[in-house]
Amino acid sequence: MVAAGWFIFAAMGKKVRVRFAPSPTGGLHLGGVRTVLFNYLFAKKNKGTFIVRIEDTDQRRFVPGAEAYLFDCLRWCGLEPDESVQHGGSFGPYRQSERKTLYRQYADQLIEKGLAYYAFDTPEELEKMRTLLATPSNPSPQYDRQVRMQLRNSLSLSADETDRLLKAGTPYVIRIKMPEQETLGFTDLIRGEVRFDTATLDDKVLLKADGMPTYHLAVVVDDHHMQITHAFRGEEWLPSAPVHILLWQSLFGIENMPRWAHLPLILGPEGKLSKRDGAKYGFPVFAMNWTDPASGETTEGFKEKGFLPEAFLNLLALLGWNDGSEKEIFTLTELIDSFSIERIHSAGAHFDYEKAKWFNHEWIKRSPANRLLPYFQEQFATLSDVGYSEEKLTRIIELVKERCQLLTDLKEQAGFFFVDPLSIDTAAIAAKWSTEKRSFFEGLIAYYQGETPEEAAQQEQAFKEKAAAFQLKPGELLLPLRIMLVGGKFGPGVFDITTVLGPATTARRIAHALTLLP
RNA sequence: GGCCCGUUCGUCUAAGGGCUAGGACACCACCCUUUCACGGUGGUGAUACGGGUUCGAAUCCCGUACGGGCUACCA
Repeated sequence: MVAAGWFIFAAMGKKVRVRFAPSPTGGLHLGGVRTVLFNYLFAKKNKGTFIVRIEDTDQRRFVPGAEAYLFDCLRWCGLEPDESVQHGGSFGPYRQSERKTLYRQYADQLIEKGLAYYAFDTPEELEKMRTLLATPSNPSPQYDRQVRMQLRNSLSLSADETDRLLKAGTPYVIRIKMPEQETLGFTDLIRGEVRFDTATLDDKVLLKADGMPTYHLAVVVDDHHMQITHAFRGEEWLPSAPVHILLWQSLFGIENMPRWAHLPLILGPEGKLSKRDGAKYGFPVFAMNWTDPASGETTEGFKEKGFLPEAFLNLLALLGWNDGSEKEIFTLTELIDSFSIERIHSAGAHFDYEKAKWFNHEWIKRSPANRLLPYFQEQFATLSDVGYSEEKLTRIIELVKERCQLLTDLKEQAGFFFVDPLSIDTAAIAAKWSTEKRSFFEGLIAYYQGETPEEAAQQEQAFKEKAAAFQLKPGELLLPLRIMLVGGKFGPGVFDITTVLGPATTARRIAHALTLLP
């Protein structure tokens, strides 16, 4: 049935074209990346085109660097657009601010058709109207059919007066004239039939006083011009769908409207997940670190927190979608293979950071050492003078990766391979310390100062024999040795550690620890 | 307030009329391991409520409750 749906689109000969349309005003949110992912998966699955269009029609919200940052995030995720400001394409410009003149003509067309009108009300007048009309039972009055005739617009004013105001250069906006009573509906790819009654809707601004379109006009015009076939957007857009339906009807024909899919929201502990939630509960919300150029404040990203992009995409995909099986770990290719819109859940999903870390942990465990090597070298960049060979680094990675949920855990899990432990948990050793044990370890130092075999198994054998000679159980010596070498109760097998460290370092660390013990 | 969307373990979810309601994260216990982690076994834990429809409802319909979103010359 699913396949049949796609087959119909294919049969229609319409090449799938989808778009991600962010407004470059700051960090790229988790939910934003998921929207990108679903766009991308759908496009790739259908051999379609994935477009990124910059929705920068609000000049007051322009944030320097936000656009470049956005593309950096996509690059890190491995979700490269086919067409965009950075990737080119024949449907540009891909920045709405550069398409300004295009929108104007459609706004004019709408006025001619009677679906829109000029409104001269100043922001102050609107403010006044809202406070004046606000009542407990109607806390947010709308600019709608109820009040539009009492405000200053080309509907309430005479044609002459309107002309006069226009010629005088009076600032104005163009608003949609919401029909009196009409039922508007469409079939959402995720939630099915959705209906609205225009009587309850307001006259949204389509063209702002500065000549820029609002989202409503721009999205319709651009989706048409860029021949978008399927539009994925957050559920928060559902209430404005009727505005867009009206514009499609009037401008380009409802039959040409893209198929819409309103994605469920990603929720934090208190509603729609926000940057604040991240700060409050200690998890990242943005894909990559974002520094607000105005305040200088940096918000941590998943990348810097230590997430593998593969894991990031994987966990995002499984937030509101699954393939129907119990499979949870997916590569991008596998996601493309098994993705389908109808398996997207319609309910909002709470983001669970614990599960997010589990995904990352799984990916780290499954990643071959050479995949992890660059991150490893990054973590230990300042300690590179230790001069380990790549082979040895690979060995270390294999020893510690299952202990790392985040890439940043590498530092504490493997740090002791590079530098002597800063502190040693001598208390844990001292509890069961004895002069016999001291003698044993003195002997062990001598062993490591001599001709030590490189094999872990041989070292362990020697260790046990020596313990027997001292009439000590290997068990009660192993933990102290570990602590002497790494500082605490953690890390890979003891003799895996000694073989990586080498006899000299091993002997030195034991000797140093002995100076701290009675 | 109005409009729209939603509601299965704490969280992500499976089960699209017939079940002991399955899995994963987290949590707990045990095993493995003389560290930590990995791994293994088991456990606690859910169909919001009320009506229908039906031989039979988590599944279909209605209502209620609850949650979320929107209600800007922001997207």
